[in-house]
Amino acid sequence: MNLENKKIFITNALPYANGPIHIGHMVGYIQADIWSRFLRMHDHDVVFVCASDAHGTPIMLSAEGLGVEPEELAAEYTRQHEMDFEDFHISFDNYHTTHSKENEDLVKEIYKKLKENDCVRTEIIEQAYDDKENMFLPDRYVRGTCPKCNEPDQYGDNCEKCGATYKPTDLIDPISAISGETPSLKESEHHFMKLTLFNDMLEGWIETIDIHPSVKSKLKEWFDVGLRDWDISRDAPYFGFVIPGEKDKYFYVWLDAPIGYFASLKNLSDKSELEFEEYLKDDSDTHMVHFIGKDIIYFHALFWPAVLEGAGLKKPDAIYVNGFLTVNGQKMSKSRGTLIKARTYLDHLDPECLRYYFAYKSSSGIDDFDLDTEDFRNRINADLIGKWINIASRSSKFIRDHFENKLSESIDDDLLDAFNDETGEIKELYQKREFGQSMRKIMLLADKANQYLDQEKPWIMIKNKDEKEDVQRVCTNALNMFLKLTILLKPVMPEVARNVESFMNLSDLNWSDITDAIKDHQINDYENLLTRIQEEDIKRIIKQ
RNA sequence: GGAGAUGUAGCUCAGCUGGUUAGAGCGUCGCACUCAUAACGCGAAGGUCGGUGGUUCAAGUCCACCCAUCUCCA
Repeated sequence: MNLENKKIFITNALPYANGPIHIGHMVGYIQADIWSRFLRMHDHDVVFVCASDAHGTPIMLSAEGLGVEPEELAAEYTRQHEMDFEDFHISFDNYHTTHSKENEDLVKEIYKKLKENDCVRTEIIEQAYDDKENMFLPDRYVRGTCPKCNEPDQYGDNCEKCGATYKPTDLIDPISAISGETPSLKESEHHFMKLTLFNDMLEGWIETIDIHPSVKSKLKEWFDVGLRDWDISRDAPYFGFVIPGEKDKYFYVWLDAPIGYFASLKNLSDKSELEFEEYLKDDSDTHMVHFIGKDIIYFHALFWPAVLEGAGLKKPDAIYVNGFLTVNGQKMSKSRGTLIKARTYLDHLDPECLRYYFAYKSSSGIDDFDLDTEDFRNRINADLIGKWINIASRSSKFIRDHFENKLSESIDDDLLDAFNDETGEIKELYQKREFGQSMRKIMLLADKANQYLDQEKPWIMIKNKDEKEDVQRVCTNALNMFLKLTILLKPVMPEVARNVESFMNLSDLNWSDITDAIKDHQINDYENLLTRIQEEDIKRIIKQ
């Protein structure tokens, strides 16, 4: 995959505006952000956007329950999410919402093209209906006993116990999760995207994009069964966009959600130099990348490219999928007390520590990974404070006390070049999103810097007047190594890196600065850059 | 039920297309140091690589089955 000279358009899955986000959500955002920052440090033209996913039945019902308008509810969560992302240093170029004029226009335009290209058909279907609430019930809102294994209290689409799939009406003693009444059946005309037309196109297209082999094999399951047409409409009452030419029918939230990527880009283009159309046209030379969780693979790798193809627009070039997060080996759940909200974490711990830990645990694959709180604490304290920060902390003192914060004129080029030689591989690993491997390599380099100081022993040299100059040189070497490590870690720890920049009296370090040695240079007093995590800090985020 | 993934030292994980005595970090235990946020350095202990069969001159690495955990099924 060659990204040279390409404009890169990066998106993250849109968080659903129906509740606060937790640290499991942050996995994908942090991965995408690290990658985006890494590319920007190489002067790539990157535009990284996200938005709030603001439509659908759950939001409508939550709002109803709270006695507010769905717009208000979604807007409130959108505001919260944006703050969470900002505080985790996610560097979105724009954050918008699917409940926007831009999105409505785009959805209608795309739908129009789909119709023109004969990609949409209608069909009368029979659906569970809640007579008390006067609404059709999504499968998830019908509960009853599984017709196959008799397990009670199952959802209307499939049984969690035996895995059987069925229609909500097949359930024994079905009830509406909203009113508790027995639902009836009612007919309604729905709009379907003719996915079946795209089966072959998609199967071939999958081979041309950057997507992990395990995701491909998952997709193959769907191809083997054959794609089914996709129901893209919902009956009123619904919170979403009305389908043109209809009055009580709306676009299904999953049709307008990915279009929200474009809406956010459009919104950004209206307030910047960015040329919106350039990113969308079929023959565009831009590079479009989606970061998503593995639960929404089929929306992004099947439905979405089919919609884009049908509308004559550019399809994604890469889909990067992340797994789920467990905490201390357990699935995050409110009842078990293992659900950690993003905000709860932020209230007690440094965001960049979590960014480092997630990076350390990340690969390009889709495997789940575990946040073991004890391991987290050890990892941060050992790697970041014990290894990396320690280099600055132990060498800057000599520079301050004996050389008035002035770095030496002479440095050991061979030593630093040997260090530089290792950075090429780290760059490759970053590019391939093998962040775990890059973090390991970086820490190996940090070990080397500490070993160097241990060999040179400036604390002994300083007692000998003849060797005073050597102390300045050794510590300057060490601080140069520290600086290189900081650049290598900057995509992961941008804020700490910024503080290092001001400590070392530098600014806007880019990847290319790695090869430049700093000498004969005035720095500032060292100040604490990062604090060790205490056992109590962990307890605080677990308890809440 | 169908499909997929994972299972390697106490913990978290590396181990590419099969090839000498299986690796790292943390933790533990020694030693050493005292510049550093009880940090850093050196060394040691610790694994029949989930199980059982099979293919092969050779398997953690391939195949089959089994067990456990997890995930997805519009």
